[in-house]
Amino acid sequence: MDAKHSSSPAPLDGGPAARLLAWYDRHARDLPWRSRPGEVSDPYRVWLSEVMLQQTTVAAVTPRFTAWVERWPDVASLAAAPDEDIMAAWAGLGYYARARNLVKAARAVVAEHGGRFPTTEAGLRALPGLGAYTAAAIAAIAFGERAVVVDANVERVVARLFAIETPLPAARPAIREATDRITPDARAGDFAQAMMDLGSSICTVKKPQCLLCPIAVDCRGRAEGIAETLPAKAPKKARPYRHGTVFWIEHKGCVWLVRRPDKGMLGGMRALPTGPWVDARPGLADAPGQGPWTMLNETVVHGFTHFELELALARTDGKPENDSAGEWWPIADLGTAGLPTLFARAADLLKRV
DNA sequence: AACACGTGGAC
DNA sequence: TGTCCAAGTGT
Repeated sequence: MDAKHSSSPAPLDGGPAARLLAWYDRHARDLPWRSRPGEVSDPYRVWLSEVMLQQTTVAAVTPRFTAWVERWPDVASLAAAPDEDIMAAWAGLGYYARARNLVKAARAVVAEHGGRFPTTEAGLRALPGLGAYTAAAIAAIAFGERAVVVDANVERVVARLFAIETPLPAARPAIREATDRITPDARAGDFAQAMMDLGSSICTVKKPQCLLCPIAVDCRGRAEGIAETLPAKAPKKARPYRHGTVFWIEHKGCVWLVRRPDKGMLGGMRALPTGPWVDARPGLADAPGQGPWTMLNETVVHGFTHFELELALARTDGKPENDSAGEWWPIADLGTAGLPTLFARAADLLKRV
């Protein structure tokens, strides 16, 4: 081959990709969405797991994934399910836009792709909720495409491997380019999963286990003694504090639940009524009824990604004053309502009063 | 580009 | 105890 047109050739020993794949062959985690060796991956299961795993730990996802595929074993059954069933099934997993986009994507696959997932990275990228990472991951894992898969694990491993000292997010283009250079033509899906397994078990944020690392020999960060400090990150902003009041309206063993608007926090989820979340304690302003309200002594404090919320708790007997959309839910069955964790915790305090 | 968007576990 | 962080995406 003309050297002028050859991309940087693989090292004679196969380079880090070969070492990593050999390690993966012996140490890959057995996870319910992974195919057995020699079996074809089910794109539906790969897609579902990848979406569930966005910003969410394997430990949190595993039981939810298993229950989900038992209830909806394929994309057609999911596409046919009512929105509220899907949203309730997602309750507690967080980042509820993922569930809203999951429904849209399932229905798009059925309506526009004959019930089969697009098989290319570009085709997958066009589905709701599939960004650069997830589209590449599914293309590689489910369809064997050579896609460059970069998640937070890969960012960390690659920043260390190449001793990239630029802080995130500015380092992203360089990290992606370096990942491209070491991604093999064959087994790109295994390579991606191997990088993520390595990042979660050995090349960890704190105290990386370099003595166990199959590519320590390739690692410039280790050679320079700076591996654990990488990747550098831009400092983050302080989290503001906000206040709100949540309202418990009880009538004949039922409690009044509303559905939150699709946009914004906890969008589309069933919830207890609550006024706006603001800088100062709102008390009974924006109460959905004239009461009389009883305030509980306890409050619920809940940390979100970008602010912390303290919720006062108010309760009353009778009907809501306005006829805003909602439903009476049996208090004994509150566990099936699919409340986000914040409201589930508030309800636990309110239902015992 | 920077911010909105959940939750629970680890230290 | 408070901080950091996890298989990111949409705007």
